[in-house]
Amino acid sequence: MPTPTLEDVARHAGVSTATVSRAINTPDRVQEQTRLRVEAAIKTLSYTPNFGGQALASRRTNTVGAVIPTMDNAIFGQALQVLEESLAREGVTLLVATSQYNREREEAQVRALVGRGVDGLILIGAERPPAIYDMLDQRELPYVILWVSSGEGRHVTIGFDNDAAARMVVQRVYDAGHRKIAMIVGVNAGNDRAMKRAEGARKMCAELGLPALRIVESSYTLEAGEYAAQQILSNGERPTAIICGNDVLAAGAIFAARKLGLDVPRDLSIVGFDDIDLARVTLPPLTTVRVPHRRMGRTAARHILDWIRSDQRPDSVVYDAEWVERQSLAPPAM
Amino acid sequence: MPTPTLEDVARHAGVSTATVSRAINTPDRVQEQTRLRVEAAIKTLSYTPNFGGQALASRRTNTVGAVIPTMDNAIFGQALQVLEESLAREGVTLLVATSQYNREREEAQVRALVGRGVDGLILIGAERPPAIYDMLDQRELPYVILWVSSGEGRHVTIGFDNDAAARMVVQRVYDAGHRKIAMIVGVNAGNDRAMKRAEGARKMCAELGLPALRIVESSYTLEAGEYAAQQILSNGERPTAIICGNDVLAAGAIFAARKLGLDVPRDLSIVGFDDIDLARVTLPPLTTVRVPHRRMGRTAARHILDWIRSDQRPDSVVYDAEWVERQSLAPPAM
DNA sequence: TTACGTAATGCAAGCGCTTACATTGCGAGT
DNA sequence: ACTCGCAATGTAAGCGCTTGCATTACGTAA
Repeated sequence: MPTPTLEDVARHAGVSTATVSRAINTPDRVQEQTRLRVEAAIKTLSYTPNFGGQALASRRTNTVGAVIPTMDNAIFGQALQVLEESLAREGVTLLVATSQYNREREEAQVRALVGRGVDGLILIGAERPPAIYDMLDQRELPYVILWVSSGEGRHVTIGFDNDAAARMVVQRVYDAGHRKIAMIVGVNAGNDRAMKRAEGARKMCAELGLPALRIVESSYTLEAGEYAAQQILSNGERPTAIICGNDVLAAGAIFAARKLGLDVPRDLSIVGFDDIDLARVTLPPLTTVRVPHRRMGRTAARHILDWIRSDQRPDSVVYDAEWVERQSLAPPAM
Repeated sequence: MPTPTLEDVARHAGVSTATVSRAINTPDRVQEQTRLRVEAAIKTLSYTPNFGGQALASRRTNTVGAVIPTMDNAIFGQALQVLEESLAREGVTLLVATSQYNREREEAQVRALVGRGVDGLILIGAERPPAIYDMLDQRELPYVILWVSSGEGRHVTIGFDNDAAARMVVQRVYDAGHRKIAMIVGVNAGNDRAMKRAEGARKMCAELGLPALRIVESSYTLEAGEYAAQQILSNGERPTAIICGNDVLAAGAIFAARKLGLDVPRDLSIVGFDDIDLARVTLPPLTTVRVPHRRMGRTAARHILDWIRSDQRPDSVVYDAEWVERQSLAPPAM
């Protein structure tokens, strides 16, 4: 038996396709009795509307797309989860695509989502080829950018200031007494959040009169963080504190320290970034920076819906990244 | 300027829409020169094919859908990530929807994905209303079920035996010398994995001649796990070991123990399930069961594609859940 | 009774695309 | 020179749905 169509339902219920369509979409515009007949037919045929046809005819999809770097990191998962729930509550479906931190892939995914007719788009980070923004603007497609704070006026952003957050971290580490500091950050290419964090830390070090900050780039796994930390601790002058671009890297760094017989934080301080669940359970618990991912998710949902429905571009919002003191940062041993 | 259509491109390139379509989909069926003209037109107009139109006309979508409980747990994220990568390599897009462990929501999501014309479907767990399976069968829509090992012959499953895994855990805990055991599991309703784990553990306890296993249901957060453990440890006879339905709950249990001044594993053993990153970084590192989530993701991709392309239903596969010994399980203090 | 307004429904166009079939153009074979 | 075959392209139907407009049915007012 082939997939039933509106027409099958109509025939079954003894009405026209128009009536079936109305029974589904605007039930109060058909008679109670008719509606019931239609519903019965739908049930017996186990009919499901064909989205393509619907989208084509109505020119709306009630769908919002999101392109994130990866689902393999809790931080995006949690933001998305909230986003999805908030959208679902308004009858809007979320389409998720991942870019794997790869520029071309991201562009392709954005195009794919646009082709799928999403009514709005959620993106992470502002740095991407202008051609993409041009395309979105040309179609007047609402989009909001998460995780960064400045859209240079051109974009609606919902996030926090990565640069300032990184500076704060350096300041705190400095205040704790550290002068020999190193940093591990995620791969910078196509990741403006990681870049800003590195930049902010670097500049802050300079302003504080510290020697040039040693920064190691690393991919995003625990193992990679462990390896990067091991490099830092084994070669050259050993720092008394390592600042990490995210919590997973920090957990890896803790491992590396432990393997080298270093006590954290007595022999080495380690600071994370994100405050995911994992940060609370490490030994010692991670001192880190809390990223407002759930709030970003929720606000993103509200803003994109507002924009879609009212056709009025909403304002950007900047949240604070909050310092979370736990036990992986302490004054350096003398 | 409205969204450009195939026709706009055709006009721009001075050819028919058919030729443009061919230039895009079967480039070798048009002349080099024509193809270049078309490509140029596409670029200038920044044309993106309309998915609805495409799907409607070609009756294929090159899309696979997945419905998972939540993105808020690393374990699903990782499986999905691998799934997505494997599918993308074959030019297939993954559509992800979440059910939030809710039956009705899951059914709605499956229908939505079917309506979107997915060529195949990935589901987690086998327990759902038969009507859904009937619908899928009626449309001859390929689907594979992850995370469980028995589709009762009706389904293609790719997973492991939750029941057996739970029995193994009990056996190991028993072998370590524990006789007073409690268990924390995720909410059972609509979650056959959690249920099987609870069941398996319960029966194994019985077989070993242990008193009835005390089982506490909990939602899926660290805090909930902490709370559940606290209940177990404060009321009634205190167990010497707590088996947890997943690692997040186990991490919460460790917290609860610590708050009560109990040393893990000296005063209390705790065992997790899943082996996510978090399991390695807790204090002490979690003894747990490794779930082959990446392998499930990869195999799911291969199987569903095979099924779609060859129209032949693939075989189920059962992986082993592997015991991972770390430091949260030890013999009970005498 | 007749006319009229309104609610319920039907009719049919068309959304953007693919594809079976028709047409065209051109070189090769006779 | 003419036919044939094939490659390149065009023509047009139709995928499943929504929706503006037309039609019908029916209750109410005059």
